[in-house]
Amino acid sequence: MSTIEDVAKLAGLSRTTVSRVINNHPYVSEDKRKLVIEAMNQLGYAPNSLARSLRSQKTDMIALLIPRIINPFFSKLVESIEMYASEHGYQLIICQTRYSSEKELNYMNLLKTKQVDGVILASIQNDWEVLEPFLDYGPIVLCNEFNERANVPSVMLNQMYGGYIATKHLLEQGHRRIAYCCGSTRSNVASHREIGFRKALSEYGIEFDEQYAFRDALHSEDGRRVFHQMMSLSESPTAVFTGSDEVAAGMISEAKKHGCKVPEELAVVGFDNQTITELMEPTITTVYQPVEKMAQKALEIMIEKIHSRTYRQREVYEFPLRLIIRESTVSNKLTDQ
Amino acid sequence: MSTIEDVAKLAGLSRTTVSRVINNHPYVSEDKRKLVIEAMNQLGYAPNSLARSLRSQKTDMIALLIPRIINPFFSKLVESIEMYASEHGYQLIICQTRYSSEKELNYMNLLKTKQVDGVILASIQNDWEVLEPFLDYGPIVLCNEFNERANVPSVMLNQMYGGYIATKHLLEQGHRRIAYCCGSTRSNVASHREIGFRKALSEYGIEFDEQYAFRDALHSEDGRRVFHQMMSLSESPTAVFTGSDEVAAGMISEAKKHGCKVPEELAVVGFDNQTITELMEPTITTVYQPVEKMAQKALEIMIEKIHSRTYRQREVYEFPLRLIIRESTVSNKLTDQ
DNA sequence: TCCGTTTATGAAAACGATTTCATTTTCTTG
DNA sequence: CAAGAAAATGAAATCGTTTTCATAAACGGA
Repeated sequence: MSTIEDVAKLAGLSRTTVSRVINNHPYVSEDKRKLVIEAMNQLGYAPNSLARSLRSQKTDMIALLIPRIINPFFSKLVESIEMYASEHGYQLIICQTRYSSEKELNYMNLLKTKQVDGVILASIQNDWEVLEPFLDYGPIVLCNEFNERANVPSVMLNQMYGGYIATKHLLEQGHRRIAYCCGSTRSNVASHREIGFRKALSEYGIEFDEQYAFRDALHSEDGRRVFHQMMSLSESPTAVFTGSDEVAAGMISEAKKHGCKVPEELAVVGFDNQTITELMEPTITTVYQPVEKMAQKALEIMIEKIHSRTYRQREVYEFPLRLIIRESTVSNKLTDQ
Repeated sequence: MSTIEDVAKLAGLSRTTVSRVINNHPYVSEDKRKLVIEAMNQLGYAPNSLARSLRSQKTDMIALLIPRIINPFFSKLVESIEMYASEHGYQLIICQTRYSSEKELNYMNLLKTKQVDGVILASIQNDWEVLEPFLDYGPIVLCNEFNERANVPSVMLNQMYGGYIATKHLLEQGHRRIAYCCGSTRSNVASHREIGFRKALSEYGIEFDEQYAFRDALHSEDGRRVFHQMMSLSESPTAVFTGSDEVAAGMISEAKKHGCKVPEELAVVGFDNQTITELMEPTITTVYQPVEKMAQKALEIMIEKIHSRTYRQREVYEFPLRLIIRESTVSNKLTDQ
């Protein structure tokens, strides 16, 4: 492998001049520039980015922590962030915590060991007090997550509003016994949705009924299970708000299998606007999340922080969600969009 | 930020000794070791991995090139590779080529600039002659892709067999007019499936009919479109082999919308065994791909190549696919699995 | 006690770039 | 044409490690 020294020798110049050519610095004459470029081509030279990074104290790498990439919401997020990162000359390191706090901590060390310029947290497993000290080593940006005590930028979606509009829609359709079916309580995402859910109910003078609450539903099989749990209640709900399209789809599939008509006997709202919402029959009413916008903003903030070098600033950027009404909540099959 | 020098000073020792402690080298006395560890803790010291990498000529990073991560097949692949990589102390850099040969080339430079120890190609956009020279800088492993002229290890699934068993299944159900509906012709994956498809047909003495071939179907909307194209033929097919569950789902959804019964009037086979195959009605017959196994093997080979430093060895590892029969090809609703 | 190992430690070179500083050459301008 | 500014170039320091080599101390066996 050839080094800058080899290029310099071949061109009959110094390392400094070669470096100037590489970095487009001024004050290098046209003829020497040509000499250098020719030498580089001849040797197939490419600058060693480790050496560059070591000297310039930046890696142009960003770590992105997510629970699991197989979740379509997160793959969409990764796709978007990677795109914008690449556009701005950054590489993305994928870190799957799989909901483990130790793995999270392990990945946070990428910041401490200077392997990345910053960390985007799209999942938080540790208490903030544990994560805070890492700010000594570089910026942290929260994306799609939120923490009361975190003194860093957060880019997020208004999940409360999402829970609110979805529930309000069900209420407007005349439903009064509405079940709540979301994922892991640990995440702030779910808890914010629940607040919105409760807010809508209370506006209609309805009390939140704990027997209608299911807080451990993540996948389609969970949807199937919860369907049966709901139906075995003395007064089963007539509508259900779910935290994911997959759960909604599982629930609808199971309902149909057991002769329960959707939406007539059970109205279902999903979350995410995944492909499956338009493939199921009935098509699924859902909440659209502007993931690209959030991703873009998160990266923009991250780059700004990397340059400004002030990491301990609390800022909150929130994007609104949008309800997409389809067949799973409205009997009139004409309604779509 | 503290350096090894700071630790050495605080402990009253030399950099060398501190380095020995960090790397668990022999020949350092117990009391000095303790001194060093205490100094490291006191300073919150973490070794700078750029400096380490520069010196030791390895980064413990691997680049993974894929077209788009949002495709469930690839997110599954990324999830698996990331897991095994992490277990072996490697970080994964995600590179989305978006089917662009320039982007691919750009990402290949990660190898040339020493930012990664190796590249796993799960997508090939350039001719092999263009990629070959990068072998001067590190190992390349093909994963789920294949190239006749590539003198590197390939870990792949037996796509030909996949196309074969799926088509044979349709033939066994009595179908004779079978459509072929796959994605981009550029990829070897699709072309191998076509070979298997043709082989099954010829075993039944049937000629491949070009009017039944659709080679640009990737997403559910494509499935919908192809459904109409098929139905507008004078003799429309009674069964169709598709290259993805999403396409199959789109096709089934559209068929149902237009009163075409699946599987009675149109039998459909998908590919991938995604979640959606069990959520649709009818559930979708599909081909299961052992992605985890392939991922694990690819990483194992990559690590071996990184250490052995012999990159130009052609080796092929192939994993078998498995047909999962569900309702979309068999009228008897009892059949599942 | 002597000598060859084994154990323990540090000084300095190396990894491959960028940046600072010094020096030389060329250009302006009065 | 003299002198100050601008342009062009290179030597050497620097980034933070690991590794090589040298040296010293402790050990073990005859």
